Formats: sequence, structure tokens, C-alpha cells
Amino acid sequence: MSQHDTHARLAVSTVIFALAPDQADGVADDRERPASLRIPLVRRLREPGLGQWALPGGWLPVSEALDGAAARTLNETTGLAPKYLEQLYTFGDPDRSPGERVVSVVYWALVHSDEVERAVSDENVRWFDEDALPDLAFDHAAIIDYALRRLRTKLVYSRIAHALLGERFTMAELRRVHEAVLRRRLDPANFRRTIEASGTLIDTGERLAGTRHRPPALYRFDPAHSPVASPSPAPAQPHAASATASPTRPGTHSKEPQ
Amino acid sequence: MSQHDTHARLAVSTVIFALAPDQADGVADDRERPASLRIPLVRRLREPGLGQWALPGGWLPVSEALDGAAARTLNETTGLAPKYLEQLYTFGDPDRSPGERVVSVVYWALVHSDEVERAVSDENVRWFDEDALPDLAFDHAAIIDYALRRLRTKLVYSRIAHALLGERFTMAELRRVHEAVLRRRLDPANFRRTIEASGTLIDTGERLAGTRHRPPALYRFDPAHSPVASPSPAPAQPHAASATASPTRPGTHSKEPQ
DNA sequence: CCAAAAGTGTTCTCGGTACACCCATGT
DNA sequence: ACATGGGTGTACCGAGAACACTTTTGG
Repeated sequence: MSQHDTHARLAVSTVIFALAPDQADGVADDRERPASLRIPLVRRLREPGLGQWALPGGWLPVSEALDGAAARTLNETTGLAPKYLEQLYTFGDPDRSPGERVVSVVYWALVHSDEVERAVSDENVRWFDEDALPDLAFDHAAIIDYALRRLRTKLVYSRIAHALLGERFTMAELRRVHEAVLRRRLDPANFRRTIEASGTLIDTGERLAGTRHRPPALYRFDPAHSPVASPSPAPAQPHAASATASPTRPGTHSKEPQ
Repeated sequence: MSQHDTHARLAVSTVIFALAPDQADGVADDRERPASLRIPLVRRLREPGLGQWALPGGWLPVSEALDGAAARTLNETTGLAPKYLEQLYTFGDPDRSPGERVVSVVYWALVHSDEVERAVSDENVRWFDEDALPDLAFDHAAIIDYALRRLRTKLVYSRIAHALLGERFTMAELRRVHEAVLRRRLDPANFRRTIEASGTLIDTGERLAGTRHRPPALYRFDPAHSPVASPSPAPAQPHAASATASPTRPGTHSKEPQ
């Protein structure tokens, strides 16, 4: 392959975010510090970067859409189906990959916690805490850093936090998502009012019982309320990957890309 | 070429913005409506889209950086050297170009008005008013629309308007740039305070004489003050294209890309 | 003196923050 | 009853919008 290519090769990768599941060690103190974001990485099975951790991704087939390729490759490698998927940036420094010129169109995705349980997790796919990342292949550390900044920025002017949660959720759960992403405590009273004023929430009327205190209301998001700024015809929306996740290892195409 | 390519081809295009030069028809009423933005387009000399207007761009060479290719191709086709250049989005729908799969990494650029005079302008390169665009090849109309939205959004939280002006400028000139981009009148008093509070301006101490009223102060931008959010190592900065613009026609590479 | 734009001062509203306080449930 | 988080009320602060007003030049 790559006899002496006069063109760059095109790859698609994705930075995936999920909430760390509650550590059920019974210590009430857990609730005091914000939960953290986790990112799934895959181990590279070939050169360059053999053995290092990298973002899930793959080469772009001729006739597949960019976001389609992002959703497919992340599903093949991790078994995840993203609830939110948006293009992040295209990285193409000539020397970002040793040997071969590779241009990577990078996406970022949000999956909700339940998905994490269903996700592949073996010696070659692992979840890492946002602030405990391993050594990463290529420029992937910088890419994740950039994705985190974008997530934090976008959270405040858009309402995308629900993509990290299930269908129904309490105000406190939603607030903890914001706290985890922004890495700081938020005032419950003010958070409630801000969210309610945005009009993105719908009160289901139901309440969550079984807590050791006053039962909180359950909300869901207004689906009509997803005005995310993206290129005109294709708004960044929850993406339907092959829902029946049948994860396969990478290597379907030659080499692994970045 | 393209025997039966199993990969997409990679192109780089740029949406370039400049202020429309003052129409010197002497009517004082000109000052009453905001100036408009202008965009240079090039006519396609080959299929697909022969004869239609399109964004300046070219194929990505193997060993050239993305922003380098953007700066070079826009300079080759239009003779312009951008003062500001930033990646916009990567467009890659499988059917956006008839016949061949083309993925375009699109940049957007700002040039100041003086540049416009020096720019190439012939039957195959022409400036179009933002709201009087011709029929465009491929998905370029949607791309320009997206670039306009990005410019308007970025103007308010970042201070990039100076990239459309020369070295020294008055507060009113800067305000008219904002008015042209945002397409609405701004209160001179409040605009002044907002800009001054941002700390991005430096008073040169000079004043512009020769007006028929009180001479306004001349300002310049604080170069240290360009904290633009971009991927970590490569901040979006004024870009040094080949400064001695020697415009050449496209066609150096096979076909014209999108 | 007058026109016209430069530049200043004052007030108002609104979104976000801090924080005191009441409410409803399980134990 | 009481601990615990759910939920409400209220006061403050700073950024921006509206607009009256003063200043400085050319004609």
C-alpha cells in the first residue's frame, strides 16, 4: 500500500465523553466532589505508535459521509452509539504522523452513562479519567485537550448536557453533569432557575421515589429545542449509528489511522 | 487520473471577507447605512461546475500544512494575503461533487480594504457583495452562509474586526466594521466604552485631521491581545502568505477542487 | 454662528451570583 | 423529630442599551 502517495490519507477519529459512573463505595462524601468525565481510548496494534493509546477512528471510505464514518468507527472499536456527535476540527500537520501524511477529521461525541456499561472494555479498549490520561499516540493529547475546551464552551451557551444522561432525569442529576464538565460547584437554586428559564426542559409530572429525602421531579428534554449552530443543511444531531452494536476490532483497513 | 480511487481527494478552500470600499459618490447618505462585506470568487474553468463561481482553493499537496495550503491557494488565485486565517469546517458529503469524492477543508480569512485594491480582478476573479452572490458551484453557497454566521458570532466575543482595517484607524471606522458585519447600527457611545473596556486598543496619540468636524483619535490594536481559541499549539494568527503576491491562475494541479 | 461628529455622564434593565429560608420525604 | 436534599424568595452586582449632554473642529 501507499506506493509513494502524492496525496494525504484521510482518517476520521472521535473524542468520546461520558460521565464516570457513581463509585458505589457508600461514602456519602462522594456527592461532595463533582463526578468526572471519562474518555474511551483504544490501544494501537500496529506501527506507528504501537502499544500507545489513541482515539477510536478509521480511514474514510470513498463513499461514506464524514459523520457516518465517525459514528461507525467509534461503534466498531468501542461498541458505543453516541447521543450527540459534532465535528471538532481537522488536524493535518505534515509531521503529525511519522512516515505518512495523514489528515484527520476529528469529531466529538457524548454518550450517556448507561451506554458505558454496554461498551466494550478489554485490554485494548479502556476508559480513562479526563485528568488521568495515559501517554497518547500522535497529537491525540492536544486533540483531547481541544475537545474538552469545546465541550466546556458549548455547554454554557447550548444545552447539550442531556446527551450525557438518560431519557428522564432530576434537576440535581443535570446539575451534576454541568458540575462535572465545568469542574466547579453550581448553586442549585440558581441552576434551576437558569435551566427553567431556558425553556429546554419538560416536567414529566413524575417524581423519583426511594430517596431518603423529598422526592425530586423528573424532567426530560424538549426535542424541538436543539438549535445547535452547525453548517446549514446538516444540524449536529443525535446520530443513529448501527444501533445493534456488534463491536469488531480495528484492522479492517490497512494500518490504523490517526 | 483517478483510475478508480479508493480514497477521497483532499482540497482546501477559503471564504475571504473584506469591507466594500467606500462608494465615493459624494452622497452623505452613504454614511447612514452600514457598509457591506464583499467576498472574492473565482470562475471555474473546468468541469464539474464549469463557468460557475466558486471559492478560491486547490488540492492539498502531500507535504503542505492545511493553513499553509489555504493561504497559498487563495494568494495564487486572488493575489490576496490574509491578515487573519482560521479553519472553518470540513465538508465531505459523498455527493457534494459530481463524479468524484472530494473532501474540502474550508478556511475563512479577513483581509483589509487596502488589499482589495491590490487584488486580482479580471473576468475570472470578481468581488461579490455578501447579499448579491451569484449561483455558486457545489455546496459553496451553504459554506459561505456558514462562514458568515461564524464571522458574526466570533466578532462579538473576540476582537477580530481590526483584521478588516489598516494599521491605524478611528473609533468610528472600527464601529463601522462591526456595523457592516452585524448588519445593524451600534450606539457610538456604548461602542466606545465596550471597546475601551476590553483593553485591546492602544491610543496612538495622533489625530486624524482634514475632517469637517472634530478630529478623531487614531488607535491601533494591541498585538499582545490576540487570545483566539484554537487547537492548542497552533493559535489562529495573522498568516504570512508569500508576501510578494504574484498571482497565478489555477490549473497547476489537475482539475479544480472544491 | 452652525453643522457634524467626537466624546462623556446618567439611568435603566437584565442575567448571573450569593445566600437565607421553607418544604417534603425516609428513617 | 430530624437529617437531607428539593425547591422558593430576595438582594446585590456588573455588563450592556438608551439617550441627554458637552466638546471640538471646518465652513
